[in-house]
Amino acid sequence: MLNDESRVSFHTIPDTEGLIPNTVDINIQSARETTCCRSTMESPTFLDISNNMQHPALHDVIREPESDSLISWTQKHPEHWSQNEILDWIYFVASTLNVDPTTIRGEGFQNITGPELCRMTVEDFLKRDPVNGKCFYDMFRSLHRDAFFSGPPTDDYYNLVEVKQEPGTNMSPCPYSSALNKLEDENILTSVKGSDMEVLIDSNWYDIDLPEDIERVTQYILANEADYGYGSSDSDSQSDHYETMNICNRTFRNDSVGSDTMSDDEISHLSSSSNEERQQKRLPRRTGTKKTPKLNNNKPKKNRGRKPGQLTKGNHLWEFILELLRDPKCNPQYLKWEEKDTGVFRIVRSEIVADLWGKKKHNPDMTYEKLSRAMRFCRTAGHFAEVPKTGKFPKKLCFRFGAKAVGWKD
DNA sequence: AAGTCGTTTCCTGTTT
DNA sequence: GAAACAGGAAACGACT
Repeated sequence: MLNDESRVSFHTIPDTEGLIPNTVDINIQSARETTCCRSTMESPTFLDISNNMQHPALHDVIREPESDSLISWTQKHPEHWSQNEILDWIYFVASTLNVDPTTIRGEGFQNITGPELCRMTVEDFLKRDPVNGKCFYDMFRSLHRDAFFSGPPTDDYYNLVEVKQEPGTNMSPCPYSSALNKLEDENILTSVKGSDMEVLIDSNWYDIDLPEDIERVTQYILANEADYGYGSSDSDSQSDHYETMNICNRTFRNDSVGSDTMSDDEISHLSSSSNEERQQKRLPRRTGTKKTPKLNNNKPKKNRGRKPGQLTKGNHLWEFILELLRDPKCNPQYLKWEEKDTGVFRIVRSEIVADLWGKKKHNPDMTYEKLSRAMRFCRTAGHFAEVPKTGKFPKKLCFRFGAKAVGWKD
């Protein structure tokens, strides 16, 4: 079970050197943060620097939500940095410390791999950049020594805190108060909005409609905690998790399909069913494809399509993009108008926009690749349109609102 | 209950 | 070589 402190777990990938933390995920859901409405959490960064950091400037900048810290090197252990990420880091440090850009010998760091960087001595740094090498070395050692991985950015990381309780909504008395206390005791993060309650399991929110079901939910979650993959980003355990939570939703939701409720026996049968059985249920129904796509049979696919809680109504992609364009916190930082009159806009930080879309849809697996696919579908549907190929606009990351999109001219 | 919509996921191939 | 683009195919929840 999660303890009262933030729990951080490292995942490892096979490495010739041993076990090097590669990606991380978190469970920073402590009872302290559990309230009747989902409160703002402290902004965890992908890399956190401890208090004894020698260079407060970097400490501040990495913690600063509006900074450029959200670049890919922050998401990996330096052992796994690519050559570009090493350069990103070099220039990031340089700008952080106001190093005179003309003195930086970036080319000296061009062909280094992550493992090489980790092994480099101060002399190696100085050889590659006689002026700033020592400074880079110190910064890197501090980072290497003092950083620990925590979680992906929360809503308020982007300054876009989504408070689930509507302003003015009476937060108390809470209809679920005793159940909430119990969930708090178990460190399960909860949210209540009006008469709806959700629980956060492994970074996904799941609806619970009946207060009296909470006892069962709690017991079920605790009994199956291992299956939920707490502290694990393993895709198989995640898909197991989704499947289990689908069962949860069917079991505990008080929706119109009352007969869709499963008995305790069914639950215990399903939760104890073998991996093969569960995997079989997930097999894609790919039939009659024109092409014969190369399927990696070793990697079971996640269930495709939307997951529970990913509502469509009022949640359309083009509307969301428009919202971001209207939001000065996002425009021009993450995306901006190229030519407002014709509806042409450009995505500046694709990974952040994808992340924000993922948050909106309660889908932590969202990527720019998927977002852009959805945008291409929107283009087919008429919500977006082709960007004029006049050479006026960049060829990449540029989109345009289409005939079916309304309100963007306002 | 079936059909449709709006994605999401995965994929291959192409362009920048 | 990486990132972005393009689009086929299948899947799936929400909605009608």
